[in-house]
Amino acid sequence: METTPAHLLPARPFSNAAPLDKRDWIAGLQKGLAIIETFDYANPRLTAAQVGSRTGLTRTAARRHLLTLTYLGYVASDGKLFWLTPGVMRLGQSYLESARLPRIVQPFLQRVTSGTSETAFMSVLDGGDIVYLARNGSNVYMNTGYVVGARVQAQVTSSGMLLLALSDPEWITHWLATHELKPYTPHTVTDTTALRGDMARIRGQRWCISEQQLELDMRGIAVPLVNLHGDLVGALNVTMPMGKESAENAVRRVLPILQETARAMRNLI
Amino acid sequence: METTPAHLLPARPFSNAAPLDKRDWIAGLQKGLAIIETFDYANPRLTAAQVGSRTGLTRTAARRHLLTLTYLGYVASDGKLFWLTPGVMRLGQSYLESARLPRIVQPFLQRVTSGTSETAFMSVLDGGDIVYLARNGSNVYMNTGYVVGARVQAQVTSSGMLLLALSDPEWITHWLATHELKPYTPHTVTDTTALRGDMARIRGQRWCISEQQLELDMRGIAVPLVNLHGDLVGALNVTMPMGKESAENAVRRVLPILQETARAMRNLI
DNA sequence: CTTTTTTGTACGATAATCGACCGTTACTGG
DNA sequence: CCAGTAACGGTCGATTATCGTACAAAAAAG
Repeated sequence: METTPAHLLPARPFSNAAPLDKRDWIAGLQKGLAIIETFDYANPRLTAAQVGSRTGLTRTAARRHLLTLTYLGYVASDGKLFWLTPGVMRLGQSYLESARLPRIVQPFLQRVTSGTSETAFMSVLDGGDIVYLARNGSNVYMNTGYVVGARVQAQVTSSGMLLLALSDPEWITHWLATHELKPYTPHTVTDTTALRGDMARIRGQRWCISEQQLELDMRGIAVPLVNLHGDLVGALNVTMPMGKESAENAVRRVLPILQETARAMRNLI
Repeated sequence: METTPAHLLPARPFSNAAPLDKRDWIAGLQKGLAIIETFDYANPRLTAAQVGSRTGLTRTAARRHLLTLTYLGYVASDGKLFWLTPGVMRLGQSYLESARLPRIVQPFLQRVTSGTSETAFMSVLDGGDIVYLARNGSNVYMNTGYVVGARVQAQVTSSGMLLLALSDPEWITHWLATHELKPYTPHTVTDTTALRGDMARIRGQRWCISEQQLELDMRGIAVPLVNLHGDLVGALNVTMPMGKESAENAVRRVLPILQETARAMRNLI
């Protein structure tokens, strides 16, 4: 019997970890986390049966996990429908509190913001997504979804393309082979070969500009964050409306500031 | 045998849920979530044994749960130490995506921000803490920790005091009895009787001003968010440096805007 | 009101989880 | 430098926590 249906596993196509010994596998934990992640925009409130069918669990198993989550305060229920509570945000906060990077970058982002008058972000790659860990700047131009913790497919952001380009080539190949390149705008690059070419160039110059890949009329410019050992720990970027400014001009204006800030951070990260 | 040591349970003193039937209790899930929450600022990287002693598990049990979390991408490890990855932020994002409130308030926060020139927040109460679900405004004056998802003890914020004051009286009594009132500043109210008096007044006027309770020279003003059924769903507030402006002036300037915005939101929440 | 679907609960079967144990590795103090 | 100590990863039989089927009750549909 298959105890762990494949479709139940959170998508983590780049996990190079060896398949875990059954003895070291806590099934209930994996199922519960899958249940938390099964709630989304289209499915904010679900019955136990719906959760079961979405996660590959039986109705009774889903119900037991949901009741446990409810007792712990991560889920609420009217007895029939279940939904997530703000309590689940404690989990993400544990990361933000414990990780070094999100706590120390804020003053550097402020430096970028005041030097460029654009919104600045720090992000890392996680399973093919860009995760924003810190942000500084105005809310005016930006679609409001890009708060700390937000995720976007890597290839449609400047930081994401940069971090992909600087990743292990074998990994990139695997990633390209397994990911659907969704066209967010008419300008989104969805051709694998074109993407590979872009990456090669980006890897050479060690910075990245990305225009209208995720949103129309928006441009991002990113540089890598490297520590003193040379480890790539994340990316620093600004996002701006394209307006009438040329790409060349924007690069000339913000790239030096990004690079200088990244250099200043080197011995702190 | 005690299968679930009390100190392992996440602090959730207001859980009025009946103790769960053992048959509906998934131990592994509860333990894994406790492990995620055991990482914090002071303990960003832990060995399996340390995780065990902090959560009340044996070293081997903690290790099994950590290996499961590692395989799922929520935790990383060098073979000895374990630490959280940005992957845990997917859990909190599930809430932000699935919940209605955080998605619709942004334009209303912008209205508050442009009307008052102060930073605006929307927050809810969760287990005695205020959780910020949306934010709009400048990063200049604010301590940078108050991003979406951040938590603060309720009684030291304007939103928190307001939501406490409008809560069930019995619940308040229980909360006061079980919570340590930490003095964040020399002005923080730590006396239960004084706090009760404040709450009574706040309950009557249905708005709250809070000064220098969490940070020196900072002031917050909050109003409740109520839907058409009269249910209290959260709070709207602004935070500002006190500067030279009197409390009376600040209230006169921002309270009408907060109240009008809350009223405009009533039929959408 | 009857039929159909969905839900809560019970319980025996089973495999998931446990922790004592062992061999190994990393410190540490003399 | 090395012996002593502490902490580590991993194994395995025992145990019990978890599973899913079955059934009754409740809700929804007709």
